[in-house]
Amino acid sequence: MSETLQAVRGMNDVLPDQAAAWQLLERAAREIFAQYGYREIRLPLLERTELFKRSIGEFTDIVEKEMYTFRDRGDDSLTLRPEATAGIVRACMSNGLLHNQRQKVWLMGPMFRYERPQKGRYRQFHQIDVEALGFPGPDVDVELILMTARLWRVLGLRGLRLHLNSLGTPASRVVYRAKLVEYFRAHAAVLDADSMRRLDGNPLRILDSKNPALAAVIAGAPLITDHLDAESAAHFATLCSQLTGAGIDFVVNPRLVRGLDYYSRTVFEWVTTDLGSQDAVCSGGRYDGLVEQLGGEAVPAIGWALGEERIVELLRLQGLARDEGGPDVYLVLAGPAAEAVGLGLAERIRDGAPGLRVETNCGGGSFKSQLKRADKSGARVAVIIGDDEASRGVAAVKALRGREAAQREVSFDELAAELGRELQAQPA
RNA sequence: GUGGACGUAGCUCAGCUGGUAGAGCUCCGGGUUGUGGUCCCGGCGGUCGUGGGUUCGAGCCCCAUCGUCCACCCCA
Repeated sequence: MSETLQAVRGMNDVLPDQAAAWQLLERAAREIFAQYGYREIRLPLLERTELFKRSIGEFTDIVEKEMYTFRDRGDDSLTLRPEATAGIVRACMSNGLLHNQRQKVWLMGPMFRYERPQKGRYRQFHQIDVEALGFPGPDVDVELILMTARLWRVLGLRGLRLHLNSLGTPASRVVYRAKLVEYFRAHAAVLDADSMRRLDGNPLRILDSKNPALAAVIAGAPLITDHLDAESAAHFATLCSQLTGAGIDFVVNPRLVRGLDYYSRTVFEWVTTDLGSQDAVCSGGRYDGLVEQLGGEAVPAIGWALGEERIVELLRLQGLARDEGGPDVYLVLAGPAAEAVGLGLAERIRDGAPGLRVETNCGGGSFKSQLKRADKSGARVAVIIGDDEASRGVAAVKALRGREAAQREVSFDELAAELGRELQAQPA
């Protein structure tokens, strides 16, 4: 509990008991990405601060007050990445991956934002991120959403709802934004302080307010869906009909806006009611103008990111995070002669039956406590060796879970084959 | 950044109007010279988050600080 031994605030340890759920999620995601033909990209955690200012937007909360920014020894301003898209776009540009090419990539890893920690919100958190660059859509928009739906299906997650909206093009948004500001100014009397502040910076975000006192004003506000340019409207209509055709349920939520400036047209968000106030589990959108904005050619693109901590928590809440870390076989070594042969014998079992997980008792302990450990480990079979067995070159094989045959002696030479036959024939 | 609740053993928690810290689980040993999952007995384990203050005396009261949780905010 000493102060010096604590982890940094908002940065969590993932302990062995929790790691199974993370592996479950990451393994499922990797398999799905491979199924869709998306390839992994791995990037630095640090980028030049300028990149995030120019992509996320200089006057967003993320850039204004949430970034871990510092100067390195060469006096360059660097920032720990607060999200993945900017780095991916930068990497594709600086490596020429967008020159007459299209890219479908994914990335997973830690992101950093200096926020007040809360359930589902941490200063170091982990995202799984997917981006498709060079595709105008809406077909690829559908594909990306299908990918997320498949992930929930594979994991067995229930209760996620898809919200969908279109933000139109920057040009159409300017028109809408002006109307919105005009509307809210007319109702300035009822707005709260947060909303007044947003009125200049990011008026669309007022639509997102959770303040119940504003519900009525917001409900009466002009809808962005009524102010889309023709192309965006067509894009959105096709997206919706193809999703319906693919059997994906969604709700059109005209008040869904995103906190990052680079989004255009399609935006979506998977939400849950199980996590309290941090209810967005996965969200994404199209950013057709970003590459050009960063100095490249005009390249349409879309992507999404999910919060691993939030998904892992859902897996836990829904009882889907099973731990498969336990061994199949536990070696009990009673006495010095047994300890002398134990590790070598365990190696022979691993050689002869590579599919088995074999744990050797380390650190001694009484016979009774070794058997207790064998039981607690979840192993189905205990291989018991005392000094007597060690001198005769045999082991006692004891079933720990019922069903299997009673205890018997097996010679060291036959042990691997015997265990392999017995345990692989009837998986747990 | 704002508001609120809470920090006692590795874990979950009890602890009276302030009187000098307990239980269950876990772990170790024994009951059964070598047979677990049930049971019984014993043991290990705490500067009561940290630092100050009040008091004869503080786990309990006060202040500060760190952390966790909830809401706002933000967003994955």
